[in-house]
Amino acid sequence: MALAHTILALLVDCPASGYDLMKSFDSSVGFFWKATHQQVYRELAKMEEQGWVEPQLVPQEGRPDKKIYSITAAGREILIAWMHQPCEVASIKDDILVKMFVGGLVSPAVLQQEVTRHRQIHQDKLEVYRQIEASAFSTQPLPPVAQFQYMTLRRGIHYETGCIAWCDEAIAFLEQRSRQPI
Amino acid sequence: MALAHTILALLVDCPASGYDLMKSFDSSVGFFWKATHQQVYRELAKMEEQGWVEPQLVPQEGRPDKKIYSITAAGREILIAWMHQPCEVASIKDDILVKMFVGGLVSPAVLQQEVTRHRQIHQDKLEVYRQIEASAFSTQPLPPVAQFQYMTLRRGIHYETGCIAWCDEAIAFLEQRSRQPI
DNA sequence: TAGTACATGTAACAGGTTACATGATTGA
DNA sequence: TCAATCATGTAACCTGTTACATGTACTA
Repeated sequence: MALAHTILALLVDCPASGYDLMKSFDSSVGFFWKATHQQVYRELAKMEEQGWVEPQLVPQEGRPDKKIYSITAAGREILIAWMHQPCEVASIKDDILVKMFVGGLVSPAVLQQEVTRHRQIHQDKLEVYRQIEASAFSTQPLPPVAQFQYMTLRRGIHYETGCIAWCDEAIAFLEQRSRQPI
Repeated sequence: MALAHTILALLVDCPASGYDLMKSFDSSVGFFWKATHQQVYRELAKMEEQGWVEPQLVPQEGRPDKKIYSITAAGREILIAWMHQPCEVASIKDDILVKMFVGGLVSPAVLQQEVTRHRQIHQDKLEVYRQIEASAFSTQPLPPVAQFQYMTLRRGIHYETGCIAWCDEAIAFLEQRSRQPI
């Protein structure tokens, strides 16, 4: 159910089209929530039915018409009520740990290559986050809304840092195993 | 598709019933993969159709008959082929970050209470992992299979540690905000 | 005697992914 | 001229959750 609430959260600041929201899921909130454009359009249709959002048709020239959605008073209430309720604690769900669990089935080099690839991706993400930290969140004092958004970025930084630390441990372990074969 | 591969990974070491597997998802692999019993039974039926696993009916007295599944040669090949393929890099998906993103909508105390609750759960999990680390993985030298499983536990430890660090940051931020209201 | 563990399943629904479909504009 | 961006949608499918269904045995 949290996809609807994430969309409401994005609409609190400013109205947006399905296309705009979809882009948000690729950028701003993309590092803690993913959604495809199909999910967004389907969810918006449901939310409109329930009266949480209101569309406004904006005709355009040369490109398809836009449907700009705004949050309604009811939608705002739903979002605030949701914020007062306890939510699920996020847990790991990671394919590479399944591979590691039965890592003995393949040569250490195979897993090592895969872990190294993952490490690189985590490293790249971390660098992007650090750049956002240095550019978008460096003005002092930060406006209140930005402070909350900055806290979500901090989570991304903690997360990627932890992933990299684990990858390094795993790579060292696999290297050691390939040096002393069974 | 990785649920099937996780089940194959669990069956590599020893045959198991749907009920046994379900318990594994609550304990051993539970911290990096979740599945309900319905998912397990449905997946096993599909896997049997494809010839990845083989059931053996074990009649029991006083309780329902068991269906003990073993991995087949084909299933083993599927698992090993999967291990050679690159897989998705795990990313965060966390309700509490959606709440934090629009944290300004509610009083800081509301979010602070929720973050504190999450911190406690992460702390509890971390303690369990540390205990497992000290008991199940303390014998030196560790047998090869256990070494790989230990690496997955290490990921859990890194993850929970990072979560706690973020919660502490978030709590400090919210406390500061409630002291200096708008 | 009430709850938990054992053991398997069906059915319905919600959430997420992939493919297909359309069609103009802009930049390389 | 080819790909990408803008902009919305349908349909089918797979994955994950919740409720319902059955029935014994053991423990508190």
